[in-house]
Amino acid sequence: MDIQTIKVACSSCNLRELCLPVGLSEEEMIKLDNVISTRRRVKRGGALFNAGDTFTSLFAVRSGFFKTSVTTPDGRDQVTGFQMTGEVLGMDGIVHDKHSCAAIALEDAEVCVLPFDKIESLSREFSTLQHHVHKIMSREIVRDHGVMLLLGSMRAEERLAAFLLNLVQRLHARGFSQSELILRMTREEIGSYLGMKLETVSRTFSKFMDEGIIDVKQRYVHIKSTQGLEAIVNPHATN
Amino acid sequence: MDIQTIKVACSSCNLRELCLPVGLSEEEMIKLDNVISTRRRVKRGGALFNAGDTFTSLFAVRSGFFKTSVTTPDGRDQVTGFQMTGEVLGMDGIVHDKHSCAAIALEDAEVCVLPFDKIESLSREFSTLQHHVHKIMSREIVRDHGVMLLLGSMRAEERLAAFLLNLVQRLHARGFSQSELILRMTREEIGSYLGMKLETVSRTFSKFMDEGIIDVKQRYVHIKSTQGLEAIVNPHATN
DNA sequence: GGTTTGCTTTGACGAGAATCAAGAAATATG
DNA sequence: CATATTTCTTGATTCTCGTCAAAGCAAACC
Repeated sequence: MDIQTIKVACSSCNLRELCLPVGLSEEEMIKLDNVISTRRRVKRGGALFNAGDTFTSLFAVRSGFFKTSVTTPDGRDQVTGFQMTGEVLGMDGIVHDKHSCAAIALEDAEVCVLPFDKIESLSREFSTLQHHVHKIMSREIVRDHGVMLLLGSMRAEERLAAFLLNLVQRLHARGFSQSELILRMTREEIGSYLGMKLETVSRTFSKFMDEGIIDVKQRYVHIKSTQGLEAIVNPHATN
Repeated sequence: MDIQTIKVACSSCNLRELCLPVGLSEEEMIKLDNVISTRRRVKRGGALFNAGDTFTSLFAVRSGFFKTSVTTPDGRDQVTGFQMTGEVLGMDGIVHDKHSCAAIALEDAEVCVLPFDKIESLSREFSTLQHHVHKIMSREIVRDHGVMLLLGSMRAEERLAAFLLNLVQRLHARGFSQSELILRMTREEIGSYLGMKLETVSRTFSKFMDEGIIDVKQRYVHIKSTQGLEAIVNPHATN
């Protein structure tokens, strides 16, 4: 069984600082609770949704780790993002009532199901929620522009350094280490996201290690010099 | 003077099939008219907004042509999109109440100013408008994912072919030719958008011309074989 | 516990795009 | 209208990254 219905309460969720209900009043929170009544578990390797699936809900990651990816008719594949706890998935589906990308769990995961029609009606009641939904979508747009910058104007080393800094920064915001992380994705998935081949990802990791900036052992990464990585991303900055 | 206040009426605008008021009732349209009461002209080369500007409004392009671009601290620049008549600009600004990219007119342009707080309050009244706003933002996200695919997994020729097809398709939807277009941007801007250098853009144009797929003369492009371009984008497709 | 399978690393080589440079064409400017 | 400036094209060269190949590791499976 893929779907589990569990009564959940946003009001007592420890992710509420990260997730949907930021800045809502007590009353608003209770109404939201009634809307977000189900959770769903996804096993590692399983799909939260696939391209072409009918869109009904957004999903807030409660635990686990996802990738999203788009695919061309001729089989090309591009990872468009990695999502961790507190992040919202599925906004690609709103335009055409169909998802345009697939969301795959990279480790066993659990999400809160946010039926979008209900989100919309609540948004009409509470401007705080409404604005928050707009912000989430806007944030995604800004993030995507950042990825375009990365793909369009950076070299392999710069991309990988930027990627590591971004990952560790997001993990740190969730209470994890600033300097150590476990990669949830393969070299190939990193490569797809960053527009490079898995061999180049691997070589670049090795290069960073030779330079003493990081330690890498398979999926484990220790960032020995954040400044070192920053210097790679921003070659000529004067800060 | 950059700003001109003109009474405008969405209800009589010939862009209403492209722009915000799709599917609104008579009554809703009239309310929207009252909100969108100003237009703004931007001269070629002028900024509709710059990165860092305070966000107050979305903008719907009435005429003219824009590019949006993001810039890194160390001066790297990435064109994130080109916007034509009926398209909406400025959604990047919602998250942080500041624009994260700049929007520059590539030819004399006019936009409708859509004050976002007013759009939000009207959205709370009319679910049609609300859903339409969500769709516009979702469309932008899907578009960005497409660009990521392009930048991350295509070669120079494929990118340029996809770019031309996309441009001509959007122009055709606006009543222009399916096979001829005038580029509004420089080779450098195309290159920035597509993650390649201007010389490569120029060379690739020349190559397409040698192959008899297009005619190019400066900004003028004649697509002699749409199929030819499609075959370049989808090398191994079986259609 | 040993074997299969998938993931990662590393090397050698080649292709595609960037860089550097110069000249031509078009557009803007006084 | 002539000149200045910007944009575009093309060539020669360099370099980054992709491709192909093989071997090493780690986890999964019987």
